[in-house]
Amino acid sequence: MDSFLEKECKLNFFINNKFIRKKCKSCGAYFWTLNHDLDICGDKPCKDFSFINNPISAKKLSIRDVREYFLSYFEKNKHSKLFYPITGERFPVIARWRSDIYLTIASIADFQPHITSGEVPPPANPLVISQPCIRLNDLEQVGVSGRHLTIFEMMGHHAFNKKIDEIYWKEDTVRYCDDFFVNKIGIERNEITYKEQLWDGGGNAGPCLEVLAGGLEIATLVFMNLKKEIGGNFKINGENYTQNPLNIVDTGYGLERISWLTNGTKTIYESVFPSTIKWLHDNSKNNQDISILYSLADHSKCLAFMLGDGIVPSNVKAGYLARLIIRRSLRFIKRIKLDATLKDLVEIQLDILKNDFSSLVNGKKQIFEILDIETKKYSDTILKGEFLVKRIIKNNDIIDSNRLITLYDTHGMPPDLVKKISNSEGVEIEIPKNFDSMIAELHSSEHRSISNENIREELPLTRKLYYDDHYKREFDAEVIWKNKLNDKSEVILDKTCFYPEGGGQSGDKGFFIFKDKKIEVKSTLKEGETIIHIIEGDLEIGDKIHGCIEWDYRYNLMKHHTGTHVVNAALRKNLGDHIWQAGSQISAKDARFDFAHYEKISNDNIKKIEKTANVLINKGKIVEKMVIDRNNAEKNFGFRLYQGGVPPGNMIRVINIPGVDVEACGGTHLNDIHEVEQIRILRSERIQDGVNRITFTAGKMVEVFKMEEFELYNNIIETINSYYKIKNKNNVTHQLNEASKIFSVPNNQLESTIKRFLSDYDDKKIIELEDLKEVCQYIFNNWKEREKIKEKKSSEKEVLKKIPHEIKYIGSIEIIIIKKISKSYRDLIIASQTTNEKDDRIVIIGSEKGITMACSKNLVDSKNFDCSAVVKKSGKMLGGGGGGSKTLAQAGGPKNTKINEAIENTVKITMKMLN
RNA sequence: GGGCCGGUAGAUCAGUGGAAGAUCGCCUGCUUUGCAAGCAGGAGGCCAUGGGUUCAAAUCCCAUCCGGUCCA
Repeated sequence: MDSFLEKECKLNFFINNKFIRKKCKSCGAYFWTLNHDLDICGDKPCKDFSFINNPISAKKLSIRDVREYFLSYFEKNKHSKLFYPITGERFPVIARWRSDIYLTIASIADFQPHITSGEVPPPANPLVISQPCIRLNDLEQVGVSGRHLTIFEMMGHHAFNKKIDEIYWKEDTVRYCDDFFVNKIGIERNEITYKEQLWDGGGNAGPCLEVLAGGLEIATLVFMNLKKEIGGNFKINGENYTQNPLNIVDTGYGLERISWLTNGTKTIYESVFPSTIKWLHDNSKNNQDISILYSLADHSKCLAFMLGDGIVPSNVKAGYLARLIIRRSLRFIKRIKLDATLKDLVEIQLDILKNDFSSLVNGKKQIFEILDIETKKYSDTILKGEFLVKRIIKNNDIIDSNRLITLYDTHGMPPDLVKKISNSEGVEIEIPKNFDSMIAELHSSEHRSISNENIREELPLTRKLYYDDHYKREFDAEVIWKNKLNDKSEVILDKTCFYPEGGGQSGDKGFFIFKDKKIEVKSTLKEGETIIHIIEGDLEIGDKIHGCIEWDYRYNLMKHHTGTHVVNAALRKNLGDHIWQAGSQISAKDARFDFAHYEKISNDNIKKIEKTANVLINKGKIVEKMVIDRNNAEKNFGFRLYQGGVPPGNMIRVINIPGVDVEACGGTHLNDIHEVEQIRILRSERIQDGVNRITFTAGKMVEVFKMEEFELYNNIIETINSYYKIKNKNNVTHQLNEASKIFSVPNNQLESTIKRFLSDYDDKKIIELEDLKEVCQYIFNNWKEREKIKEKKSSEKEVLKKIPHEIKYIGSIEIIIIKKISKSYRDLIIASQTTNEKDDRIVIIGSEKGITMACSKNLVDSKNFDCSAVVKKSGKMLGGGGGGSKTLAQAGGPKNTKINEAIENTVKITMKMLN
């Protein structure tokens, strides 16, 4: 390995400039230096920082200076800057173009996976970028270590070489690096060492040089030329690698670190956030713990980027990471008794950032709303948790580590807060030192196995005619593969118009015509690039068929799919640019669209969104369908393209409705949004915190839906017809929704619910009311009153006087027998009331349901009497069972004709027990 | 995407299979010219929805809806 690195890193640059290769006596790594006396590599922990209070450069540079120096230096040396709509010269901090990570963690992350794999050409070559990155893996170190940040800029000059020297490779990379640090930043060349290392990550690997100065790693120069592959002939860290099709220069220069080095402040934070730290210090009442001020300065900048780039806090995905930072910040704010809100703090950061990152402030209004909501939410959670902790203490329960874990994991209560609360209640508790790892342990076993789609190998490919013309509905084709299932078959054709289920759009139906016979196509699926038709019956390979898709069905799908893009646009127009698709399901009947948004959508907004969508549709706009290369698509339309996930490959399908919406999308679409006809939003719901769903219907289906709704309404009217009349039959949707709310049931349960509430209603008078809402309110109130009367009736204390009963005596013990009680009395209540009044009393009651019996408590004590035991036996006579407490028990069963017998028997057993 | 927890009076919550409760708030009366007052009485519940188990379900089981929380 050493020899491998030696060979890889022995550069002419080092030789010609009199660098020598030495071995670090501390860590054993090899490094290049001009300083012949140096025997340690210059990295932590082998060397301490030497630049603190003693900057090793000629001038002090702000982060803005460093960024400017870097970009202009490499631009001058023929590197191109990138430009994207919205974010400008950078990628967003949320990695929209990737499905394997949520946040942009390095400048090379911008070009993974498609460009690094060679599948997509680089957007420019060579190129230079300063990429804001977020890393949360060392969160606890931030503010504490003096050098960790959650948000930092990684500056990089990247070259992608098909042949080693196509652009440039190691020699030029190191030469640029040296020139930049020595001549631009002003670090003496003999202060810089280059440490040899192996780099691996994300399936790639290669040799690298760590650039060190003053004990600080200020850049890493990676020569990525290997990729992980089974049986590859390079072995690194136990993994096999082979040559990558590209030789990639992946450099990462730590912008903040370079600035720090030139300033020589005690920590990196003073170089990066000088004004914010001062402000925090001046505005907090408890500013002793300076590490908290550092953390807050960092976290608030991190939030400015996260929220400014459109992350919506949530309990899932990237949204959760935003919430994590928000909650940490809120805790810190409380700890230092800051005289301002998190919103104020983020506003300060936005003010600082707006000159260099102007897009961050576009959604200022939404950012502030989000922070208000999140602040409120967290204080609610903490308040609840506080209550919980106090109750545990009040109940004299012990708060052990299990309790602490539950409090944190299910109730969001951080353990230090639990400790604080219990201390103030006078209870000492201990937080286990390994608390964090205990939490990690709790979640470690949950990794689910990914459902491995067993793609059948070697299926023939299908030509997709629907992309030639989205409106094509008939075609001729030949069967090239078949698989017989029971009464159905799977069939693959050489070409087809049938769109397979995918991208949220349902698969087409229709039929084939073969030898004048009609064969039904039930559904269409996709496996890889192959389209499988599920047909009724059978066909043979070589059969030539004529295919027809069910046009009405498909046309509805197209209306709903294009409609979805319009609704997406309408949402963005009304709610803000943070609206981002989180999933969609398109059927012929309706469409579901899930998207990120931080609050429930009000009815007013729903109406506005529906209106916006319909205005767009009425105006009409051509729908451009294009297949273009990824770089052009991203350059022209930005990452907003990747609403429904990231498509593979270099050429991607783009659906552009100019000025309205543009998405990478593989569905079938209309030629003009005018054809959608109309959109009707059926409902909106919150499917997760931070994720909302809108269900809508389009085109003719709107009418169909209206009819269904009308039918439901009329059925309900018929149900209530003999009791109630309705005056106002307009706005059926509204009436149904309001009625559903009264009974808190979904619309489709409304009819049966109303029936249930009317079941024992027998007023003959017909009442006329305004609308269904009023009727339902009336029905509900009326039912409540009837329930109350029932209760009153049965709680009358003199009830025994009204009900026929007989009394038997055993000594002083009174046995009251009620053979049949009417429905309007409640046997249980009567039973308990009669026995509670007088000692030495037993009550046995027969009802429709069975037998209820009760006894005075003194009989349990003196005679060891047990109602439950008695009743169990009598229940068996009824074909059922019974039980209860010693003083109150019930029995019943299906054979209720035998009730009299059972009562007699119960009396007998009772008397026997008392003797 | 996964795990855990919850849905009971206007609010906060008790209630682990046998009469739906507490505290605060609300209403009425009394007491008191004392500030977050005292006493007495009262109103207010489809115990989220649907199904199942059981003689009997707020309570147990399943599904749905709604909310909270942690992790990737």
